Amino acid sequence: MKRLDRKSDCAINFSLETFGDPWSLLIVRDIVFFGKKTYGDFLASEERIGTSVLANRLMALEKQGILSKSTNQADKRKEEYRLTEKGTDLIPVLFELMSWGAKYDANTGASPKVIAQLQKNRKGVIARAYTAAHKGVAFAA
Amino acid sequence: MKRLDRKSDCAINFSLETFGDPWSLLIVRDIVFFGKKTYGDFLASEERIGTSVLANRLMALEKQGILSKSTNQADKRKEEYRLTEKGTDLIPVLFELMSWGAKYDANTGASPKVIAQLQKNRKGVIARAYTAAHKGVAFAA
DNA sequence: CTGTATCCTTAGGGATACTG
DNA sequence: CAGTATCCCTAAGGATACAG
Repeated sequence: MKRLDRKSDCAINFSLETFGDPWSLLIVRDIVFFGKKTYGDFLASEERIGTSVLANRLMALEKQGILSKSTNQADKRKEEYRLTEKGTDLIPVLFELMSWGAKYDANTGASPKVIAQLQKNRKGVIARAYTAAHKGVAFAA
Repeated sequence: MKRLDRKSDCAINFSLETFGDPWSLLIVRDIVFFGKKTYGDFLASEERIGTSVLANRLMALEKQGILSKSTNQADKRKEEYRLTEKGTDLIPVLFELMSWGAKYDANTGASPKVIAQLQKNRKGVIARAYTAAHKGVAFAA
């Protein structure tokens, strides 16, 4: 095995091993697209993540420097998770996953026209998502 | 649960459930970047995928319409896997994974300058990767 | 060369109850 | 509200042998 117990030193493999599990990117999505911040927010997502899995993923993402955690000053009971720069740099990845999914998932029912428009506006969409994530608000594509 | 036993109808989740396992994108990478085509090619990859896992992933990717399989006419013993359009449309995803990995994986040792250059040339790089994949040859970024 | 067939092991994840 | 703590369980993956 390679150093650090990784399968290989390929950059793509590194990314997959860092956030390529079934849940991490859904949490990042929740932050970027829906402006979610708290444990309870994530728990309420459509995919119904379990409490232990969520705690585990949040911890891992924080340890990897993708999320940062802080206490809400207005309500000290609330812990808030935000994306670091390393985290917001996942936005282009999310965009491509969304784009591919929209094109090939029959269930979404996105029209070819909408998909083409999405891809055409790629730069602008990503830029606005970055801005929204930075402000900590939801971004509706 | 939602229809088709999916966690949700989100396009991002669809993508993750389709090719978001630890191996599928590495196989696609092997085809795009290294021009690999055969079972033996994939088996010889740095990450050392197991025989049964490989067979399983190839079958799944074929069933999903991401890969197509055909017999080499010159050597009938050889089975060749190629990317369909649905498969080559994963190239932008691969690009972003590579880009993020190059930026944050200390092991790759890519310089900020190289990374910036990569991102600046995004469109061209992706276009050339598409062309290479279409011809069935390796593409060195 | 291109896979199947087994066997075994383990990490990941559901469910649920509970705590500061 | 924001997690821990368990228990269970199964799909996914390593290893190895074998077959067409």
